[in-house]
Parts: sequence; structure tokens; C-alpha cells
Amino acid sequence: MATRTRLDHQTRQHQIVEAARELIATGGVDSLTIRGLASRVGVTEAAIYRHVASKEEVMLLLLQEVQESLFQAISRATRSDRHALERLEHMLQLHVSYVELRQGISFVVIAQAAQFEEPRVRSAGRKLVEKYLSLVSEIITQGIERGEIDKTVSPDAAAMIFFGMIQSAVTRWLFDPSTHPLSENAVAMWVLFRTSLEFSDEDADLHLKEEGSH
Amino acid sequence: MATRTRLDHQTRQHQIVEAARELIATGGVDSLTIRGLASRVGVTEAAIYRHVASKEEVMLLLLQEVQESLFQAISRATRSDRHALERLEHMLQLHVSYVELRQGISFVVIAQAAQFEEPRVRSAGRKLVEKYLSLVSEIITQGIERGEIDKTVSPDAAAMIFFGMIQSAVTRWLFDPSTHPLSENAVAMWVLFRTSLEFSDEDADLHLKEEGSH
DNA sequence: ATTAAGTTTGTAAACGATTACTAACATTCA
DNA sequence: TGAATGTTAGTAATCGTTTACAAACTTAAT
Repeated sequence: MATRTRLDHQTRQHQIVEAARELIATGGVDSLTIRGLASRVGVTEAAIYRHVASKEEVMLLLLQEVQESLFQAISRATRSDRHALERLEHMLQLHVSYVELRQGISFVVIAQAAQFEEPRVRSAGRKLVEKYLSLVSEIITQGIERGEIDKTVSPDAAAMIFFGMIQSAVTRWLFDPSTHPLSENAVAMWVLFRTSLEFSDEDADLHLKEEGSH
Repeated sequence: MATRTRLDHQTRQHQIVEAARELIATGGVDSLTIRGLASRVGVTEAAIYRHVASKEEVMLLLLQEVQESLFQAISRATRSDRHALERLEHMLQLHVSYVELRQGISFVVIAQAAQFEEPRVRSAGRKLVEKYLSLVSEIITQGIERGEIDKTVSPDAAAMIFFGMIQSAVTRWLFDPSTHPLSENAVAMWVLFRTSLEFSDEDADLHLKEEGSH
């Protein structure tokens, strides 16, 4: 039947993950079924199992795909030659665009993974979150070292607030996308939050000097 | 069979909602089934339908219960005679305690409601979030009026960051409660975030005087 | 070039388990 | 009596998954 172009295993598996993404995006996690996958890919349910061991593996692959595409999307903001605050702002914008493009799939998938009992899925979700936090945390640490961010700032706490800003914006946006535009809310939060990271006015130039010495 | 004490409709319905809460808390949203409810309440599945029209109604009642109990839990922090920053910090602590007590049920239920297609469940989830944001936003607005919070702060943006802080902490905590204690992370974020709300240093003592006078 | 064997990828048709939900009937209490 | 609350025993639908089999493509020997 699969007459014309023969698809290799990997391509088909990618199609399945893509279908999983679309299913969840339009109908939530409950819409992710083997039947739905088969229907969307255009094959029978049994054929799905030629490329995927179980529904659980679909979740794992989806988590992996989300991780890769998300970090790919925000990678442009991580160039270390820019000011830390600029990088964070850029990252926020890129992340927001990613969420809009993928219809909040990352939020939904993470929330689902956190409820899973199965250890591998849980672990994949956990690692995705931790990796993201580490990335933000490192940018802040670098910013502190370079004297671009107040050294009293806890990088880990700041990273969590940063992550939380997106979660907060996405939550509202998922409920009502039209009245809660992601980008606007994110920018408004950033404008406020960045004041936490900047130096207090009085010792701004002091820190600029210290930075050169050590 | 239900020999001794006869329970009225409302009580049993409350038991069902309680059971729903416990089921979700221990096994995620997928564990919420009519069978599970019946088993936990100690009756047959058909008996559940004597007190509840559908599974959807269980979700609605649960959302309602979460809303009530959450606002009940944080209500102590909303007394308007305290400093706005104190109120926010207190609210954060109470909210964190609530999440720990209820095992993150609010986060899970909100995330689930956001994916629902059914308009009433979506609406209930949306209203819960909006009501929470309004509450925080109002405290901040009051704080600005009283000169306790920098007037350049956007109350709505600040409320979203506040809400996001909790989401962020809960997400991590759901994945690994032992290594990511809710309270510690929340406090660390608050210490950082409150600097966004406070006045810049130059006019700090001016406002500190105002504060002491009440 | 033809043929044979093996692998890959599909199908149809089921599997048992579970889902939300209901009808008919029994018991209990006011 | 009659309303409330339970039971037993089912419904049809859907779930993830498996089995048996066939077509298509690959590889290698003749």
C-alpha cells in the first residue's frame, strides 16, 4: 500500500511525534490516543507500533522533541557576547514566540509529565525544566561576574522567577488567548522584573570598577 | 447497607469531591475516574451519580472547592491594615503551605482546566486564575496608593509574576519534592522580587518614615 | 538479469480492560 | 407513602495493544 515513496523508520516516527504534538495542541493531553495518532498519520493503529513501542514512548519522544525545539528556538539569545539583561529579554521574546507557534505545547507537556507515575517520563520532564533553569541561571551568573547584574541576586531564584513569568503568561493565554496576548504580558513582567536584577543606583559605578580587578 | 448514620446529599457530594482531590493528588488527573471515586467513597459507581450528574460536574465542583479553600487559606494575609509587602509575603507563605497540604492540587487542576474543551470547566479555571490575580493586583494597587510600593510598578504585571513564582516553585516541587522544597524556593524568589516593588534607594528613607508612622 | 531469501512496513481483525453512564430494583428514613 | 440513596447488572464506546498475514523493498547468489 505504501506505494510511492518509502519512508524510513525515523521519518515515520517523527511524523508520529508531530501528530502527537498537534493532537495535544488542539484537544489537550486527553486527545493523545493511538487511534488519533494513526488517523492523523494516515495509517492503522497497528502500524503505529512498528515505529513506537508504546504510548509512553510517544510521550518520551514528544518531551524530547519539545526540549530540542525549545532550546533551538531560544539558542539565538544565548550568545555570550551580549549584555546579560539583553540576553534574558531576547530569550523571553523567543520563548514567547515559540509558545505561540507551538500553541503552548511545552506547558501542557510539562504539566502532564509532572503527574506521571512512570519514572522515565517524569525524569524527562524534570530534566527539561532543570536544563532550562540552568541555562537562565548561568546567564545570570555570567552577568554577575561581568558586573552587569547585581551580585546580591540569587541566580537560581532569578531563573525560577523567569521561568514562572512564562508559566504565568501561558496559563492565562491558554484560557483566553485573545484577551491575554503572550508577548504583551511577558514584556510587562520583564520590565518590572529586570529592576530586581539591575544595580541599585548608588553603587552602580563601584561595581563596574570591582569587576575589572578580579 | 449505609446503616448507621444517614448522610445527606450535600455531605456525600462533598465526600466525592474530597475523593476526587485525593485521587488526583496521588495519581494525577488520569486517576480521576468514576470507579476510583466510588471505591474511595465506599459505594458503587452508580451511587456516585445520585449526587453528581457527570464526571464533568466533579471537575467543576473540584475547581470550586479549590477556589474556596485556596482563598480561605490565604485570606488571613489580606487584612488591609498591614504593609502591602508584608501582606504579599504572608500570602506567599500561606499559599505555599496550602499547596503542600493539598499536594499541588491547584496547579494540576488549573493546568487540566486550561486544556478542557468544555466551556464551563474552562471558564471556572479561568475565573479562579483571574480572581487570584485580581486579589494580588489589588494589594499592590493599595500599596502604591499608600506609598508602600513604587508607583511605577504595574500591579497586573506584578500579580502575574507573583502567580508565576508559585507555578514555578510548584512545578519543580511536583517533579522532586525532596530536593526542591516549596517554601525555600518561594522565599528565595520573594526576597529577589520584592526589590522590584520597593522604592529605589534614593528615596528609601522618605518612605521608611511614612511606613513607621502608621 | 533473475530469482530467492530476508527485512520492513503496512493491513484487518481482534484482544481484554476500562471508560462514563444507565435502567431496574431494593432498602431506608421522614 | 414517597422521596432519597443505595444495589446489581448491564450498556455502548473507547482505550492500548497484539496476532496473523500480505505487500513492498533490499540484499545477495546464481
